[in-house]
Amino acid sequence: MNNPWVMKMEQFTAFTKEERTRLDAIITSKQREFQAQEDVIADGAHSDYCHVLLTGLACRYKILPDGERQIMAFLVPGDLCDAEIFILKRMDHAVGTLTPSTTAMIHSSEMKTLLREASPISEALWWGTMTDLGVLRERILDLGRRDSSERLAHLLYEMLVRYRVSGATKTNSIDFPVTQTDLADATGMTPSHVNRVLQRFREDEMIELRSKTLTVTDPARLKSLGQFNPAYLHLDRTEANDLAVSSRVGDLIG
Amino acid sequence: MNNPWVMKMEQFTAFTKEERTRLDAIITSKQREFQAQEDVIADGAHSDYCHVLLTGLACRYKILPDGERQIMAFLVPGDLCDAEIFILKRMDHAVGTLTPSTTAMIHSSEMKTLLREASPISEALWWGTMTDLGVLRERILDLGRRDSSERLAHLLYEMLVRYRVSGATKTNSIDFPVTQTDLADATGMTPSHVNRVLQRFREDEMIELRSKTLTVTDPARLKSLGQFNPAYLHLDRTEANDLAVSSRVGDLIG
DNA sequence: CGTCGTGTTGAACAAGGTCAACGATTGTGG
DNA sequence: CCACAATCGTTGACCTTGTTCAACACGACG
Repeated sequence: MNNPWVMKMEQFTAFTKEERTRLDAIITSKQREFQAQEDVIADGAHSDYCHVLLTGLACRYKILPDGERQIMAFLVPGDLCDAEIFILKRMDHAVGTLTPSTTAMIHSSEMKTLLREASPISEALWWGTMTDLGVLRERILDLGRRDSSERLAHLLYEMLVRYRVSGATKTNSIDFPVTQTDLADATGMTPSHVNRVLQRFREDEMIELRSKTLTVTDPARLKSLGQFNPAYLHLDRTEANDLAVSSRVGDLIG
Repeated sequence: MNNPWVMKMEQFTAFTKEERTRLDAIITSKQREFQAQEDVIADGAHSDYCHVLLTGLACRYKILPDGERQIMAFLVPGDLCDAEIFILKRMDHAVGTLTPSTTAMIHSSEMKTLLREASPISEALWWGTMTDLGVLRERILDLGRRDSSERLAHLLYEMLVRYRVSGATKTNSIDFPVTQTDLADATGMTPSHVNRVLQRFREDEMIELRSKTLTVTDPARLKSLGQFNPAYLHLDRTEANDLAVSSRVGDLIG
């Protein structure tokens, strides 16, 4: 069974067959389909369920009073959309899809049970939350101290690594159907400027980005331009084990 | 007993006398003193203890290859410095003091115990982590979509609110001994520009900031300039109860 | 009384934003 | 299968914000 949630968490810890079966059951029991540009959960909303993204691409975002949008994080298969909702009254931001997507719905009570166990699963859930914090901090570093080229390079490289981790690709190409406006909203730039920087990347033959596919033709240069250091993703087991997917991730983060 | 950790968490949930006693015991058992500009925990380090800031002012930061520093968060009394360390191998950033500070040290095993209970304490710890995520997201909003004045206004107002929550002040003045360089590193600006913006704030009689004390003379205008919306702090109980400190926080976030 | 960290100021400069127009794609209904 | 609309990508000229860099002022502190 293809379970990106398990694949992601297994970058942190190994599961037993029983644990894997249990997690498979959880994500199978109640699923929900979304179209593109639909809210998985709206700003200010509450829900009795947490959502795990299974397929597609989503993002966390906020809309400012003047209508501008800031994308604070991209979500790839295996990511938890709203871990906070089982403890907080309301969302302080929205999660929306960028492409048609599927989520698994996990009831708050089940989340609480999972978290309170002294098990690899609860530790992996904590690890996921801590990794989310790390990704946000890295984005702050981007926005505060890196120029537009470095920012875009970092973001694109990070997406490639995370797609590898989720098992969505094993090559240097990913399905990345975002508009330049989306990239602008994520990097704090204007669409025009994203366009100009992407063109430079293409001229320099670092990437191809067309018809919704991103191909990184020169990963080493993209990584170094973006000053990418994978420490903040805490992919602890990636170097140690010999899974095909992980050793391939290892190529990227080595 | 003055326990800012409890004060902070009680913005989320009420504790029983026993729980309060227990938390008091935890922060009393093992403390550590720091001078100004000292690392509580270094980038890449591991520790068997989590630190709760009890007095002073600290920050999370990263140093870039070119020596530039980005401050990703300020920590006030009651904040957990390194919740991740009991689950992750190494820090992906550093936590350092800005002023002489005191921390309480909590052993990893005790943190795990606290987190696994079905108790108000474990829920409050989760709440604290979720609030940290919210603060980071708000910082991303700042850096990505607000100009320098809005950013600084937002940051200063947030600090005032958080000092109120921690019980460190009940007025519109806070002890805020940061340099303009610190503010620049936190807001992604240059020190010169921070200086110019602060001068404008002073001319407009919104704030006074001298000899290490910040006084907000026009909270309403600072709040509106920074587009401050307190939802992301999840101060759920602030409106509902009648504690002096909380009703005063209520003035700020209403 | 000198020194060091910090705050302040100015002028030249660059990165990126703004705005408006135009091209290219994609998707849709007839 | 084509015509059309809508969305997205591309381009250029101009402009604003904030940076750079250097000089100087101020105050705390030995």
